[in-house]
Amino acid sequence: MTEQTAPTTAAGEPATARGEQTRQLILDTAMRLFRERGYAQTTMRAIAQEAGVAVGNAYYYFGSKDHLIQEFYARSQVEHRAAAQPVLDRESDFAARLAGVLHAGIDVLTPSHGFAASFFKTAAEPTSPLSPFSAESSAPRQAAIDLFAEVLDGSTAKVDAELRPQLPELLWLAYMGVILYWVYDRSPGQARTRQLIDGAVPLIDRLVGLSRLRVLRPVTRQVLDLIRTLRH
Amino acid sequence: MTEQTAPTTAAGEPATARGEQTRQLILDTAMRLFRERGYAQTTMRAIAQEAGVAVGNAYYYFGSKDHLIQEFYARSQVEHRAAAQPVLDRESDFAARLAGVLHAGIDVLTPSHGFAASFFKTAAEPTSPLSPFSAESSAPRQAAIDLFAEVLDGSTAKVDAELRPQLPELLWLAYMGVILYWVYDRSPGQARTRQLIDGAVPLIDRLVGLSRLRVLRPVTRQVLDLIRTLRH
DNA sequence: CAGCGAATTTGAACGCGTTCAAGAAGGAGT
DNA sequence: ACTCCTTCTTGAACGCGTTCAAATTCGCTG
Repeated sequence: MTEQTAPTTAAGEPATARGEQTRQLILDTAMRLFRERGYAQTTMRAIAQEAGVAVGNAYYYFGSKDHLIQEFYARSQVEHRAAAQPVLDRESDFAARLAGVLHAGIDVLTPSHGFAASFFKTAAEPTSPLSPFSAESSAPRQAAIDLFAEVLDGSTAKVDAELRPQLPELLWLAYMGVILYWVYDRSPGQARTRQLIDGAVPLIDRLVGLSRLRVLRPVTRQVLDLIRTLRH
Repeated sequence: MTEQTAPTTAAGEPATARGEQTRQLILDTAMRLFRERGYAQTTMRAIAQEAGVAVGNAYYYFGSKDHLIQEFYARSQVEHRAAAQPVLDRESDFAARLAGVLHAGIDVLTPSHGFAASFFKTAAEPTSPLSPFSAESSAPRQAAIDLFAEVLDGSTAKVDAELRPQLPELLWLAYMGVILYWVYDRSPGQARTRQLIDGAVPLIDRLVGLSRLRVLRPVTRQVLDLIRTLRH
């Protein structure tokens, strides 16, 4: 969306093969240490030392420690998309597709649960470019919303005509809710989150079906109006 | 809930009048500076200097900079309760009571919107005692839930018998959602948040009314079952 | 191959939140 | 008045994320 705005070399965008290599080295090292020690316990000095570069060099490629996380976002999104593919190929039932995609998302995140919980605070800051709602995250966000559009499009579900165009974004919002719950989930293996998905999906399925019901038309419209009002 | 567990003087609980005075002085200074400069821009050194004490003294009363925020929570909750009183006295309609209480909450928070947005990240961290879901916050949280119980009890609304006992907590959750939106709200005077409240309240009112409808009974039950499952 | 300029790399230095050993203040008992 | 003990207060010191002027590397041009 904003690819054209910055003709100059942006921070973090290496111009040479050497730079690209260093960048990847730092990134891989950081991800490994984050997983091993957690986010807060991993210092920039440690990342630099393990990667065999100077501290300042890491800052040449990543504006801050937090920016390393944005990379984590992007990677996770790509992995999520890949992990969801089999389900999208196999299933045609809306509920099954949705459940599969949600579970795939959690599958991908599970190895990072420890450090995800601690970096979550950074992502939650509204002013931070790391917020999933921020302009800087719009690319991965749109990719995620597109994934839910696929969930819907490839399904046999009958959806209220007015609701349909808004539904992918609503499903993405629900997914954000699942992640929020997951981050707080202390149950072994985050089993509760799995229960949440398995419990919420039939519910969503049912509500989507009911949206075409005469009694609920006004409610559906009211919801959609509100959403439209609140979007910028 | 945990008053009896710690017979020794907990950090931050002054035992003498002198201590209490110093504590209040530091707290007032901190709140003033937070509002004037924002959270991140207010250093502990600045707080100490303005309050005329040593840095370490602030840490004698408040375990960390973040802990100063927990005090802000407690103060806000008390203010919210007070600001909601007139509405609770005046109105008997459920929707009016709910809207009034939600608006009162935002009224109280409005002067702190600037720094609230920046400290929100801290509150969002699951492992932090500052999280609204944490055990340490259970007292203010329960007080807030009780407020929504009052909203319901004092109203003429007819509510599904199964839903009723769960509803106050659900309303509190909705309030958390409103605050989440408010924190991200960049519109002048956070006007959007007001629209959200005015739009969402009739919707909630309607849904609560519909919960007694035969068609929706299964859905209602499904929702409540899910919630019960997910609560610890 | 010498020289140039952009891209990359360095590490000392800064300001921050936080810690802690040491001391000061205050009150109770003798 | 002296002692003892708890409570409170101090400020230097530590490790962290981050900055930046200077040095280095590297591909290219004449």
